[in-house]
Amino acid sequence: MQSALSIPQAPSDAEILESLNPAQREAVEALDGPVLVLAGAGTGKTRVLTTRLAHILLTGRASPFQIMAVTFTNKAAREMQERVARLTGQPTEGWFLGTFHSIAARILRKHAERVGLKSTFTILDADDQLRLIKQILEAENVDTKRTPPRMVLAIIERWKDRGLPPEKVPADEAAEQGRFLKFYRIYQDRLKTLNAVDFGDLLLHNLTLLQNHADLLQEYQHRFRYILVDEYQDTNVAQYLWLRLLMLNSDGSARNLCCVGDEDQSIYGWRGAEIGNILRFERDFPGAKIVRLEENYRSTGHILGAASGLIARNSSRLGKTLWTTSEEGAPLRVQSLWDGESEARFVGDEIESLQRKGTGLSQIAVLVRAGFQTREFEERFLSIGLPYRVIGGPRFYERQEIRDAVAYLRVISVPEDDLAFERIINLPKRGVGTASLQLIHQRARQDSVPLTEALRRILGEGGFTPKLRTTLQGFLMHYDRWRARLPDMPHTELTELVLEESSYTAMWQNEKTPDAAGRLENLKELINAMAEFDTLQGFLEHVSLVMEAHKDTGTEQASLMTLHAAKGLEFDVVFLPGWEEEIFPSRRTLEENGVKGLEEERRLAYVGLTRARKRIIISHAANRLVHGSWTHAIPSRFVAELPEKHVDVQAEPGMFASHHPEFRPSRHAEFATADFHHPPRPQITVEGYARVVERKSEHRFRKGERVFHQKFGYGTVALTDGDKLEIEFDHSGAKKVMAGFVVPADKASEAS
DNA sequence: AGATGTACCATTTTT
DNA sequence: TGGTACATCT
Repeated sequence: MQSALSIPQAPSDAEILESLNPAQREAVEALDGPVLVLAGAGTGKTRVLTTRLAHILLTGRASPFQIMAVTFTNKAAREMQERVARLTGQPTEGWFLGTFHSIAARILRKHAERVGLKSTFTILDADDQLRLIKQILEAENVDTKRTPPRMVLAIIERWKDRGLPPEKVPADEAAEQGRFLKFYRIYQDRLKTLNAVDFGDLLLHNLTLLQNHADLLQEYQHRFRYILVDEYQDTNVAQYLWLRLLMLNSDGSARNLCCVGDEDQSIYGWRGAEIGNILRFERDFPGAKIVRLEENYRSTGHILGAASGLIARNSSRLGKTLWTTSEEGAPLRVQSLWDGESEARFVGDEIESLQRKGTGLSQIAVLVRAGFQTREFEERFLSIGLPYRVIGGPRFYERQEIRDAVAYLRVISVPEDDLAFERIINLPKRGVGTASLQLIHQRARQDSVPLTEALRRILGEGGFTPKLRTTLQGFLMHYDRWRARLPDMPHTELTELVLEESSYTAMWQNEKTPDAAGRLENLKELINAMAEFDTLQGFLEHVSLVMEAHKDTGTEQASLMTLHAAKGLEFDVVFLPGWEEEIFPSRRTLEENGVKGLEEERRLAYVGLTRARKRIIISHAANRLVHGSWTHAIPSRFVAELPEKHVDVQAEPGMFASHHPEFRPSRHAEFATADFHHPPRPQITVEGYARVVERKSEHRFRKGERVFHQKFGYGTVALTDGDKLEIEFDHSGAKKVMAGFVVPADKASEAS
């Protein structure tokens, strides 16, 4: 069958291989036995993986259905599918190319009954999981203040990530196990009765299938002759065990597993990714060949040098030496600023100036450590009218209106879907409160029937108050009609009908909030997306695994996102603001995970740096409004870790003005702002930073003392706590300030 | 059942 | 500071 797309003539095997560099070629051609491709940033690892897949097919070593190619995100899966289709000239439908979860789900559907599920099982998302756990905790009379559902969910997920029954958790977690094992068991029981699985279960059940059923293990070991894994450094233990089962023979020899990854880009440890998997590859898969891709095609020499110098400080790595033949480019610029506001202004101004010089906005990105940091930039960009987009907000499927609509469809297609029923029974408001819902729940438990049936029975016996009774009877009538239409009506039309008749659309139309219109748009978009599926079942099956919003606004926009969201992307110019201790590296990570955490943060810095093709502008602010109070911030240790020869440090005039003799800025630094052609360049070296950072005030301030601050002016000390002062400023109100940043009022002239 | 008030808290996030 | 989850009022 020809695909609708016109696919150019497939290039010959030789042609594909020719365009690769020697290392890439080696990785593509090493077809027998396990291979680990250690690929640095910007070395063309995805290219290698897809070419390898095409090579296997074109040399006739395996048919498409004997290959499994796994990625972590749907986006990566789609890209791989497109490339493979292009290289082989065949559409990839039905192939085992996809995310870990989508492939696991597909296999599980086939053998669901072996783990006590029906093949129509639903996949719960985080929202459903949380609601379920909350119900369980409440039923068990647990104080949800002290034991929040989120925490219980996090622990359950951690156990599942490890791919072991929770009974076997390490001894040092025994206390946790004692406290939560009970909830885990109830949760799993509930999932079973709901005929549902969570994301972790998709893999866990697959492990059970292969471990407990020799025939299936044999079947799949035989079936998958080649497995290719992208971003191997992000695999968790469950995924690792699954790959092992499929690719390790009973005699301990390993088959054709090819993993591509970069240990220096492992930034998902906090959600279960086990960097040890990639570090241990050689031991896990005997006879493994390691191929290093070290020629970088993305960045300039300075950028690569800075990134390499930084990451070299990590100890948990296999080590790669990236090199490039591209030019040196400009050194990294490190800019010190007074506060968050001036940082945002600085970034905005720089972007505008880049734009004037011809850099397209789509080639500029601002990467921050945490989501809340985007706000400052958004405000600034809005006020200067700079087009921007924030990447990584709530995704399409996670939006409230989409989840609501999907819940309607879920109950209609599967009346047993209690979670979906609960979501929509009072949406739009039908006057069903906690009390009425409780009543339905009670009846359902008592008769062991789903909530829809319980509702029907109560209504049949004349339950509920008269008013509620009428509305619910109306609802049930609609519901039965929708269900009756299910077989014959096209699912897109049915969806429109349901949204209309349930008054769900009317609910948003009557809402006057500014985003209501957007929500209605999204609902239309949902119906468009549904059109791509043949049946409602088909759509629902995929929705929890692959739904994404397609966002293609025609205008050029600068990108604003977290460092995590930036992985895999590249831009000409990258801004890295907020390089301050406590923010980046994040204080919490350091507190919770010590050196391991620090190394992951450093990898995050490395990911950020290696996103840039041509220029990097790092900045940090000395003062920041955090949670409503002013906090003093010192430059990130990562700034000092960048090799000096690759950076160019600049500070805002007056930045280090202080009564401390060592850091009194030279006069020209203070006054040079006026000189447009020779920007100020205070003589502060990177080493100098460390000392700036450690600078302490030699003056002990006292309550009631008059002080002067560079930005806030004169004030009176209200509270002292070691080096931290709370000052009541004459004009700017109360602020928390580090002692090093104020001087006694009588010395103010000397400092400024 | 819905509106209003208040205490509390505050990374990263895919599937 | 700003959002949210829960308690209390109407």
